[in-house]
Amino acid sequence: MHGSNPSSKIVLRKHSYMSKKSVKPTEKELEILQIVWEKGAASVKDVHEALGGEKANGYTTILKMMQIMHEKGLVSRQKNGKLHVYKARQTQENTRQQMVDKIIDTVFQGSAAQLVMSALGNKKSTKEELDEIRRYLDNLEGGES
Amino acid sequence: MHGSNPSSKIVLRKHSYMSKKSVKPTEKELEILQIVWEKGAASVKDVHEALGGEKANGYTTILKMMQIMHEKGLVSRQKNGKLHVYKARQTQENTRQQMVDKIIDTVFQGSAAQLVMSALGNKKSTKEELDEIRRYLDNLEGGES
DNA sequence: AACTTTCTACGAAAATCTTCGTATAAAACT
DNA sequence: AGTTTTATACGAAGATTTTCGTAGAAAGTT
Repeated sequence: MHGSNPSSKIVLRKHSYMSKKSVKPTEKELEILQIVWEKGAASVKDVHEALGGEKANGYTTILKMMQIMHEKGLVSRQKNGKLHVYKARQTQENTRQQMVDKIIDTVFQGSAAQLVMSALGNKKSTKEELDEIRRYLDNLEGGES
Repeated sequence: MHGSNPSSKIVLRKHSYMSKKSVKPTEKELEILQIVWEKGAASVKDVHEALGGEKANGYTTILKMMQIMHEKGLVSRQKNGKLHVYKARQTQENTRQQMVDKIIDTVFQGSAAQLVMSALGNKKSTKEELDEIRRYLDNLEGGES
């Protein structure tokens, strides 16, 4: 913690990037990841431009973020001449899954159904989408234990 | 920004808690809100205990957080003797909606259907839940424009 | 009344996240 | 070769979040 009190509680720090997997991207990191996923691979410049160029973020801001993301293991990096090309280390699907699981646990008391209904509640989905969901449900119930 | 350079870009700060509504709770604030929602109203002590007591968080940590949440307008407060009783100022439903909208926009490219399928993909839902969703879908398609 | 327990207020350290300025190096151009 | 352009590295300021220590008021105990 922060005091220098030697008798402080001993705390096993949660989520100490231990053994297991996937670091959770922050808000901004997620914006960057979106671009990288879209493009498959991207340089800092690509991302910077895709996010709206200099009027939106300084170039070195994006650069720094991507360097940090690399340190955190969110992206891999490959040098091409002096250029660095970044790739996401987790798929978009995985990250989505992760985020959905998290939100289900933390704000929907573990009920995916609740989340689903909340999601359909306002965001006007097209009939096509609703049908797709229906089919998806059919499939789910089909191959069940 | 941070330099004292007078020729810095002028930036209209995004999301400056302007006019409109609802402040977005942070991660920890959300944990606290869960408890407050569950209980309808709660003291710092209630929340502290519900979150696992002193081994999980210092009492004053929770206290401080709740004071801040009060400043931010996330919770209201009522004095009962020397005790403060807190209530959430937004319903759980509203907050859920907000978060779902956000995640749909930022990680599901605006497609609620995608989120739904991701949500159903892993979290094993019971047949009852799936049926409920089905009914929900029927209703949706029924009363449509 | 003195002591202990229960609570709130305040301030600030630590941790994390965001944003850049400055320094360099390599490549491209003249 | 000298200059400009394009990129990365580094360090650090600013902003926000999280975590507590310390102080002190109020209520409950002995």
